[in-house]
Parts: sequence; structure tokens; C-alpha cells
Amino acid sequence: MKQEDTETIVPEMDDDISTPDAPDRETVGRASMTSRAYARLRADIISGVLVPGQKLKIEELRQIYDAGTSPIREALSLLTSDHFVERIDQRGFRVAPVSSKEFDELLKTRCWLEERALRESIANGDSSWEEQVVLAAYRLSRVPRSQVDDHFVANAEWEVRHKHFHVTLISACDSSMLMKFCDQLYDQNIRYRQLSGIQAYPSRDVTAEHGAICDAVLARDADLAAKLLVSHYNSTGDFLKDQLEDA
Amino acid sequence: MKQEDTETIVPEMDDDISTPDAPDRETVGRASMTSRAYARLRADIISGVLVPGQKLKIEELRQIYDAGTSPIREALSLLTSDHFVERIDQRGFRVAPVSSKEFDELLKTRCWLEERALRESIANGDSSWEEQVVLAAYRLSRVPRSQVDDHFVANAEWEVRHKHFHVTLISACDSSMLMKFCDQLYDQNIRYRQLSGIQAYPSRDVTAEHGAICDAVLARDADLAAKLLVSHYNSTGDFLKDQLEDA
DNA sequence: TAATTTGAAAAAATCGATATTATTCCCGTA
DNA sequence: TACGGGAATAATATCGATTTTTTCAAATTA
Repeated sequence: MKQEDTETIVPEMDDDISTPDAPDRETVGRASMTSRAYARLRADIISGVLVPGQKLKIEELRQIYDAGTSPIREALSLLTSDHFVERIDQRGFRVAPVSSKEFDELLKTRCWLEERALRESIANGDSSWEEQVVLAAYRLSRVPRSQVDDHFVANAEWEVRHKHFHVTLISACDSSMLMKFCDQLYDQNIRYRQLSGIQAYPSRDVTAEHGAICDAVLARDADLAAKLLVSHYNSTGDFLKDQLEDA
Repeated sequence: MKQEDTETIVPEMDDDISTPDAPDRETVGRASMTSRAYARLRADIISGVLVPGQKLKIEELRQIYDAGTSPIREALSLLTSDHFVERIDQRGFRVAPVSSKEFDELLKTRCWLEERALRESIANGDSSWEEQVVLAAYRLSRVPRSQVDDHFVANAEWEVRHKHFHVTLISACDSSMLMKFCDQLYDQNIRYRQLSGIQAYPSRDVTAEHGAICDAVLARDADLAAKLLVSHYNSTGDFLKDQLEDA
């Protein structure tokens, strides 16, 4: 296989905006206008500031995000493939709509992919991976899910650690593609969580569920771990579904 | 859940360029410059005209694809999320590199996802789906893989029908997301197939393999169908791997 | 009244020019 | 000779203006 190497480019750089993750890593500083706009738009769509189905007018966005036409359009193009934005030729962009049908699909697909990824991780993961799982679980357990006790106020740090725990679980699956897909679905799911306008807590003990998953993983009990993980997602999903139907 | 409906947009339009598929559907005619550039760039990357790792200079592409800066950059942005192009802030775009490691991952991940999708299809598919599978298999069997008998000359029609057969197999899995992922991986795989500079035929009878898969599907034998599908992919993969190593 | 046409306004798409950043290559120095 | 500084060059990123297309509503017609 021939490869053009007259052009000298640094070969490794897996942390740019093409990664569905880490949207706000270098949002300020030397990042390009496109990256900035991408990160901010993405955050605003996930958080629900930009409403599902909403038309995204270039001129409007230009003013809000303080950038020119090109960076805005490029950012929107990037978001299109992440399924956060829809593009229609000659008719511009809009925030991807949501539906309970799509949420069902999302939940289902996540379970399929994460189960496979988890089983592979359990089969392949070495002791360093085990340690990372333990550490991620511990760190997650050290912060409260809600900033206030009697009603729910999202805790950003919990969100970060929660995602990190789930990423770590499947990080030994040895397929960056599968991990990327899981990541995409995770972020889609967060969007639904935000949009549901979650007020009440889930009554069940989420921390205990994480602990149980962690134990099963360390025991290399793939069947149990997969079962726990899937039911973990499903109960969260059921809870969200109720919220979605109320609203 | 609130939804802004002051803006009137046609709600359904699932066939635009955001679909990783059908890149050249309306490539001519009223399609936008961006869509045209996207389709042509995509085709040229898959076919190997644009070499893996190659720097993609905007000015150059502008001339080749006869479009302005913005459409080219937008098209490249779309291609980055498809993993056909890499983007590095402030350093432009290049064709996504290939590696035998990545090919391994690709093959593995495809098997995981397609197996799941096929099992779901077999579980959920109705008689209309069965008929579509039969039809797709028949149509595939009616065209030769190579235009010439004694050496390999790619037959575009075979490619189209082959893809359609595989898409149809999993079309009853009831997850557009999973199908989209499979589609992405399929196209990535085609790229590797093209790049390997395939000359000789695989000696095995690919048509027979398709027939066997079809039979197992109609018999609703999920285990057998999955086994056949995975080994179908793996043998193609092994064959490609040899080609890759030779080159 | 319903359907169609027309035209003004709005928005998207596109372009070419400019500003910004990276790369290259030359030259002086250790 | 190897190294590092610093223009000169090349390429990217960005902007605002222009062109094209769509949208909306009023006017016309059957």
C-alpha cells in the first residue's frame, strides 16, 4: 500500500475536535473559531438552551457566538454527523429533533453496544485496567449526584466522573471505533436527560449499582457485569421515559 | 418536553447528505456545492484517488472540484465525522491514514455490530422483510462480481447490490442508529478493499456464502446465520489482510 | 372558495479578499 | 558541522459582500 509521505504532518493527534468527547478542552486560548463555536453549540444543544427542532439561522448564530459565517457553518457541519444538528440542502440547519421513539432506540442501542464493549473489556483487560476501574468508581463515589440534598441540582463534577467511570469500564475493549460509538450515544443520552427537565431523584441507589458493576468486573464475571450494566441503563431509561411523557 | 414549532420546516427528510450512504444520489442538478464536493471527495477517498495521509490543501481542492473555499471546507468537515478525513486545528485537513491495526479493529467491530443487528432482525423481521432479503439475494446473484472472467475488474452493479443485500439483512433490527454505524463501517471497509489493490479473486464461492446466509435467515436460525455472517466477513478480511501485507 | 401565480423579503450558499498562523529555508554563530 | 534565530513563503482560517434560493403573503384567476 502506497502512502504519500512527501507531506510532513505530525502523525498523531487524536484529541482534536473530531473526537466526539472533550468539547471544551481548549475552548479558549488558541483554539480556532470553528472549534470554539463547535464546543459552544454542542454544549447549548445538550443542555437544551437550543431547543430540539429549532431553526439555526446563520446570521443569528454569528452574533450569539461571535464568529463569521464560515466557522459557524463548519461547526454545524461537524455537529451534523454527531446527530445533534440536521442539515437540509439549501434550507439550512436545525437542532436535531427528539422523540420518545428515538429515545427507545437510543437506550436499546446503547445497551447492545456497551454490553459487547464491556464483555470484551472483561476478556482483554489487564491489571492496569482493573486499577483504573477501581479508581474511577471510587472517585465517582466521592461526589454527590446532586448539589442539594432534598431536590435535584445537577453536579457538574459528578457528571464528569460518571462519564469517566463508564468510559473506563469499556476502555479495554480494544476497539476505538466501538468506544467512539458508545461515546456518541452517551452524549445523546445526556441530552435526553437534560431535556427531560429532571426534577426529582431516581429513588434507587445509583452509587450501589456502580459498586455492584465494579465488583462484577473485578470478579471477571462477564454475564453478571453485563446484566447489571444493562439494567442500570434500563432503569435510568425507564425513569427518563416517565419524565418525557409527563412533559 | 417543549418543542419550538413557530418555525415551519418539513419534518421528514432522512435522505440528505448527513446520511453516510448514497453520496451521489443527486450529485448533479440542484444539489449544493457542498453536497457535490462532499460526494466527490468521499468517492475519491474510498476509491483511493486521494491517498491515505495525503494533505488536502484547500486551494488545490478548490480547483479540482471547482468550488469556493466554504463548500470545500464544509465538505471536509462532514467527512471528518465519517472518519474519512482528519482535521487538525490550524493545520488543515488530510485524508485519514490507514493501518493494518485499524483494519483489524474495523473487521472486529463490524462483526460485533452486524451480528447484533442480524440477530435483532431475525427476531423482529416480518414476512415483508423476508421477501426483501430473498429479493436482494436473488438480485445479487444475477450479476457477476467481476466484469471479466479470468481476472478481476470491479463491477459497480455488483457493489451496489452487495451492499443492498447486507443492508437488507439487518434492516429489521429496529435501530436506525445501529444501522448507521454498520453503514459507516461498511464504507470504511470498502475503502480498505479498494486500497488493497485487489487483483486476484478470492477463491471461495462468495455467492454460495450469501445463499447460505439467506437460507439461515429464512429458517430463522439466528445462531447459524450469525456464524455464517461473521465468518463471511472474516474470510474476506483475511484475504484483504494478505493483500495489505504484500503491498 | 380554493388553487395558483407573483413579487418582496428573508435566509442560505457561495465567493474572493484579507488576516492569521504554520512551514521552510537561509544565514550567522558556536 | 550542527544548531538556532528569523525572515520569506505557503497555507489555513476568517470575514463581509454578493448571488442564489426559499419563504411568505398578497393578488389573481378559475
